[in-house]
Amino acid sequence: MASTIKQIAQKANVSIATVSRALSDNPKVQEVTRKKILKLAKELNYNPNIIARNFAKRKSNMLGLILPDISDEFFAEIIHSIDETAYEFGYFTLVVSSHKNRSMVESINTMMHSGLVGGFILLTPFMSNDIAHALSTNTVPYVLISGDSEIGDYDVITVDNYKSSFKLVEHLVAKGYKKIGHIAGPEENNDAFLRKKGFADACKKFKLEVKDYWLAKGTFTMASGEQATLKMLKHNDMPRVIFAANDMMAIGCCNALKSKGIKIPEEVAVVGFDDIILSEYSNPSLTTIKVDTDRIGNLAAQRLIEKVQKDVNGKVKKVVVPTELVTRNSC
Amino acid sequence: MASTIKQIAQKANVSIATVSRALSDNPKVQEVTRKKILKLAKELNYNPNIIARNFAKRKSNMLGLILPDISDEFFAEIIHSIDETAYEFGYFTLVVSSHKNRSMVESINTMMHSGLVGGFILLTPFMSNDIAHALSTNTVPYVLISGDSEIGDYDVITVDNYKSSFKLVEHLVAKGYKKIGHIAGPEENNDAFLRKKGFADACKKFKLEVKDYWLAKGTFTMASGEQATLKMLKHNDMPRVIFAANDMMAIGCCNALKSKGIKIPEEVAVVGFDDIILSEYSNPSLTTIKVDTDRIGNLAAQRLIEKVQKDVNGKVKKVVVPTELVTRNSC
DNA sequence: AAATGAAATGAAAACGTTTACATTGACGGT
DNA sequence: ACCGTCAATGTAAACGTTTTCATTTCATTT
Repeated sequence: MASTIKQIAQKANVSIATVSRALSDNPKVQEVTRKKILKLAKELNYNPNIIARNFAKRKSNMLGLILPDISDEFFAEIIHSIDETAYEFGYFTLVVSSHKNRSMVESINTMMHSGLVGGFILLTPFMSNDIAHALSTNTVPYVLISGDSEIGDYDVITVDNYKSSFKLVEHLVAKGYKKIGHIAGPEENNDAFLRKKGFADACKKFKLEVKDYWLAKGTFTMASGEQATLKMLKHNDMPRVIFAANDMMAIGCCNALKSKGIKIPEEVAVVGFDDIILSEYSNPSLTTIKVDTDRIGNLAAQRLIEKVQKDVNGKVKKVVVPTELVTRNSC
Repeated sequence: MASTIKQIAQKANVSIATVSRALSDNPKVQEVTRKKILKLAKELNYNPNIIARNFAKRKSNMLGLILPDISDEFFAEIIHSIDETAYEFGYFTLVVSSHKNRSMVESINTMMHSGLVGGFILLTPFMSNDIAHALSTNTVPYVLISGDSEIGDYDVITVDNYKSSFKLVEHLVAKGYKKIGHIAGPEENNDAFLRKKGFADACKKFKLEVKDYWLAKGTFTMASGEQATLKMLKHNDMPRVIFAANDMMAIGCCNALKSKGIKIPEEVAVVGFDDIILSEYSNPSLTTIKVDTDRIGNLAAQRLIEKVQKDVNGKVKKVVVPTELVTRNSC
């Protein structure tokens, strides 16, 4: 069944070198012999052995994708878009999830040293010393998808967390809101950090007073958004609008408010970040920031392939992907 | 940087065969030489070249995963769980998404003939002639994740659509509902088909009358659920409860009902299927069927690895994963 | 007719590892 | 002392492809 170039060579009465050349569109082979070989290849149902090819070429046509130990809709889209671009350029996508048995550092080391992949994309919400150290080996090229483009001297594709957050506050101010609260995400999370900073800087710019109890900490989960809001409610002095650092917490926030009979957005408005599917259909539908996941995946893959193929000059490239404000009924 | 067994062999004054044996825990090597080699390997920062190894062994430690051209939360979980099991057994996961440029059949052919993977998992909502034909090559082992275990003589992991659907109706009957409508999914979709069949058979068993206009067709999207419901409403004779073949349509259904001022569940109740994240937080929260995605992924990977490693006897194995009824406020 | 050069092809090495088979040396039984 | 056995190690082939370098062929120029 599985035929090799050797068999084709025999049947065609040429050397394997010629077959190899004919099949790889090498111009140094006569049209007539190429035709003959191609015909035979089809007849013999030839399929190149990709492992052998990668081995011989001493390079891999696979790209690694290292995922953190969580799984949400975001990743499904990222994987899809990365694989789409990878395919376009003749690469396969090797997905490596982190989980209880495999740390991100272990994954990085595997990608760096196994020869399995030509390069990899690391999707990480934060940058630790461990990770930075593992990356410093620099054996194969890589690209980061992360919340902050300034985490170091890396090629990174990132959502424009800071500016989006800033603009969201501007939007709120434009709508007349003056008392704004914020539920932040996990401290070590880059996205969370920049969203908070964008919020804080915008408040400063507009000289908005932000009571300290309007600033809450969450963990990006719905439950944490709910808790943070309940805690805020105890002070009997609510902000006029709450900006949650992601939609999940925003929805938790809404739940808490509704449970106390507080009308959204009439009494307290709520806005989120991410534009997850849920946001459109939660009650009330969420005003939020839409992230172009597809574009992030495409860009990351493109950049990685660029690095894998040409020996790109040392300079790293940082791409900040803009977002879109989606206004709905929660504000 | 990247050292080879050859270099280790040189330094250790042994042959490369011995090094290879020592590194692969072959018992035919003296404890003392093994120690020496392992030490040197560490010193030289040796990492096996996995491509070379796969090539030499004439087998791959990669598993393919073919995904359809959609991306929802379901896939992120499936990928995660498959990769977890794969890792446990020393395999990598090669994800291949279908999209505008790459059909599922093309993906199957690649997996079958490239030598890249030792086997693959095909995640498909339906079985076409094209797909069946591509699978018939049977070059490497594969496992299906699909809605129907009886689509053919395949190893398949499947959700218990039929029984779950049947039980859901039983549950409704037990709660006193007698007039039940159904919004079905796409006709060619196996999950949709079996859910509809489970519904129909249960209705028959309980001798429930089902008006033909209580039977609607949808496409698994929220919008289609909404439309189907609006159409149903025109007859001015609504069922007491609507069973939508998935949660997305169920939510669309709720939206339609709410838009007409119909109270859920007091006037018309709604139930769904899947237990997507949204369901818990939609308004009202949805009664639905929870699918154990992790288990499906684990089982599929386990079975595939079994087939890849031992030459499993011809008999195919079909696993039907049970579900769980989740009762919430929509019914 | 000889020389030159280009185009097409072939021969063989190389990639890093595994593995079948061969070799060595030590030991125990006769 | 000889033979056989066994454990440890070595030798070399093999995997399928690419690629460098050498060779052949043939047309063109002198």
